[in-house]
Amino acid sequence: MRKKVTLKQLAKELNLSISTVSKSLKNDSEISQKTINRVHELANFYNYKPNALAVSLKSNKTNTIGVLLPEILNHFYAKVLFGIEQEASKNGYKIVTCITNESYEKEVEYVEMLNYSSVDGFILALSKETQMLNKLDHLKDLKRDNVPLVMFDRVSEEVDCDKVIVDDKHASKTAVQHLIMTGCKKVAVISTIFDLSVGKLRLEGAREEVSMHDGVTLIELPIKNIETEEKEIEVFIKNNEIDGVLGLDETAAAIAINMANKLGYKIPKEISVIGFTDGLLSKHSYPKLTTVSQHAEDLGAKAAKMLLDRLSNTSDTSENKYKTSTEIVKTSLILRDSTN
Amino acid sequence: MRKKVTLKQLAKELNLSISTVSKSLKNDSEISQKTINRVHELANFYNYKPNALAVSLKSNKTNTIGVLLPEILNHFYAKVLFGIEQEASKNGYKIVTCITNESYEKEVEYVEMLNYSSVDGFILALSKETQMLNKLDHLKDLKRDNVPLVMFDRVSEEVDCDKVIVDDKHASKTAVQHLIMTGCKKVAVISTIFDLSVGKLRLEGAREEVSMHDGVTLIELPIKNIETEEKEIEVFIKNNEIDGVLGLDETAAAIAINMANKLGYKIPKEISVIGFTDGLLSKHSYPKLTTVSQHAEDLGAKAAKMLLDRLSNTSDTSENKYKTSTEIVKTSLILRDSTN
DNA sequence: ATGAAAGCGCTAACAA
DNA sequence: TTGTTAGCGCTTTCAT
Repeated sequence: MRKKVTLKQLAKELNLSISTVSKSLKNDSEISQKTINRVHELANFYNYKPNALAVSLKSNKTNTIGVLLPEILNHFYAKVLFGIEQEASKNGYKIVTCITNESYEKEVEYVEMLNYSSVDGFILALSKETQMLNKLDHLKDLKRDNVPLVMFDRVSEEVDCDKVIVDDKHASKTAVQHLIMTGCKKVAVISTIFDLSVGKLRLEGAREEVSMHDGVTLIELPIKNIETEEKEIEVFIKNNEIDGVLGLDETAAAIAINMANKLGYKIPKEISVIGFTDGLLSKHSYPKLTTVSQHAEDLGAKAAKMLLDRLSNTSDTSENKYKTSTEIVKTSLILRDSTN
Repeated sequence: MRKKVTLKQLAKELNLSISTVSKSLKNDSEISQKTINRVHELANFYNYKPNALAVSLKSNKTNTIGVLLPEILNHFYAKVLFGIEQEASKNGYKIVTCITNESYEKEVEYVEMLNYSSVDGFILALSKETQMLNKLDHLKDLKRDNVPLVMFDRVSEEVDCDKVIVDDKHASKTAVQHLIMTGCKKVAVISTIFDLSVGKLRLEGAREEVSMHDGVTLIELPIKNIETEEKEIEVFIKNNEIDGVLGLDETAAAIAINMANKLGYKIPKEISVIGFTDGLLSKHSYPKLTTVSQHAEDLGAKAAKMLLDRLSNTSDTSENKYKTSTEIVKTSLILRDSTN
């Protein structure tokens, strides 16, 4: 077994002191060129790399950011992760990814675990449970410890930090408007996320838009049980003479399309469908789903940028150091074949 | 700003030495109960947590494993990640996730970056490019440095390490067999991954199975360009009178279903379809896709277990320390509505 | 131009 | 029972 080579060993082999070697590696001007060359040569030979742990301990910087996701099997979060990863790695940061699986307990556990010097900052979307319980001390502690935090998508007003959110309300307004403009009179809103902040906003937008148009009605179908989602949607479509569907999450929309197909409705002729999250399901449904793109990758990249920005300004003692901001990612409606 | 509290500060405040505090925190029997209590009390008060970096530097263990994925927007890898994460966190390990985006260069970069003491071991699936280039020195270096590596799914025989693979050949044999048993005579194999190890194996299995049945033919459609995949598949279905499709990846199967629908074929009556990877697309296609489940989460969990096993046996100097093993994850055919 | 020494926060062998 | 010391690998100030 080859032990990893350290400065100490290089120094010994070169008959130099550790500090000289260290400086040489950084091409410090106070070291002679000759020594610098010798050092580099041996370092290359051994493929020397500084021990990241030691550097971090010394510098109090890990170049790592902690990312907490409620879910990973959800395409939206996977895309956000991708965006974060791209931006972070571009700037020499690594990311440690934790999946809270919608659990409050896990969320707290992860935050505490990583907070003790494993990461320089956090990017996080609240777990479902955390959002319902509304217990946020673990995040407020971060603030107290002066550890930068960027929340995205599922955020809380009670936590003062940088945020990146999607303009959910406006997005669903636009979506519903499109349904109405293309002739829908009886629009259904279907989803499993009515009780999440984003779900509420989307519902609100839909209601608002409908209320602005005479002769258009809105029906809401909150799915209680994800196991029976499909059946619920099928029955719902059969029993209500709807001509438009807005699925607040991608799955709901995909299922709506399939059930409408199954029941023999023509899409978009008889029923139009719009979904949220422009993921694989939307691209590969039949017909292809018109969908609200939240530009998840951009969102992730933006969140990472905000965090990196904070991290590089830690020495900034001016007032704006503490002024947090909230960026809103614009959505866009991607027109495909499930609407007229 | 509250600085994070250290042993030193606790010691000072308690008028004890650092080591006494350290030992007290571990309830060391050589410390008086009284002192232990005092220490714990103050530690709790300050919510003291040991600095993970320092502990790691000292112990030469980071309790972190590096996971390198070729892609994250692919449901299979997302599920594997989930499995790894579950298993790792259950054992007090964190994971740092890197996405190579199918690039050889990124793969090398990540491995080198993490190898310098950021992680205790690696779990990795080769990037497409790495697999094509067949340059594996970065992984062989790991072996040389005695850093445990577990490869999964896209593996290489040239690297001697623990592996977890899917029984791809057998899986596609079974799938094709099912198509044949349910009446298919002309089976198409469609995919974008013909040149990956797993793609080759799957193709091999299909060929083998077909060759065992008289009167059954196989047609292969390797998609060259992912941009035109849909069109290629549509034209292909139109021009060949196939009655069965095996999609070697989930997307290909989903598209095949949609195009068959579009062309007016009845599924599964006229055309049967089977896909790989039991992901969202398979569950939410219409009709629902019969699919080969690779049990991605189990696979991830298994890979994590193998790695953790290695990590806990580092002191094991016996010969079997160096004996690597390959576990094969059994697949199963999930029967749904796209086959008879 | 080079080296000695202190220190990041922690652990553990050894001393008192 | 408690404390001293050395050391993990590195950086950096301050000698030399």
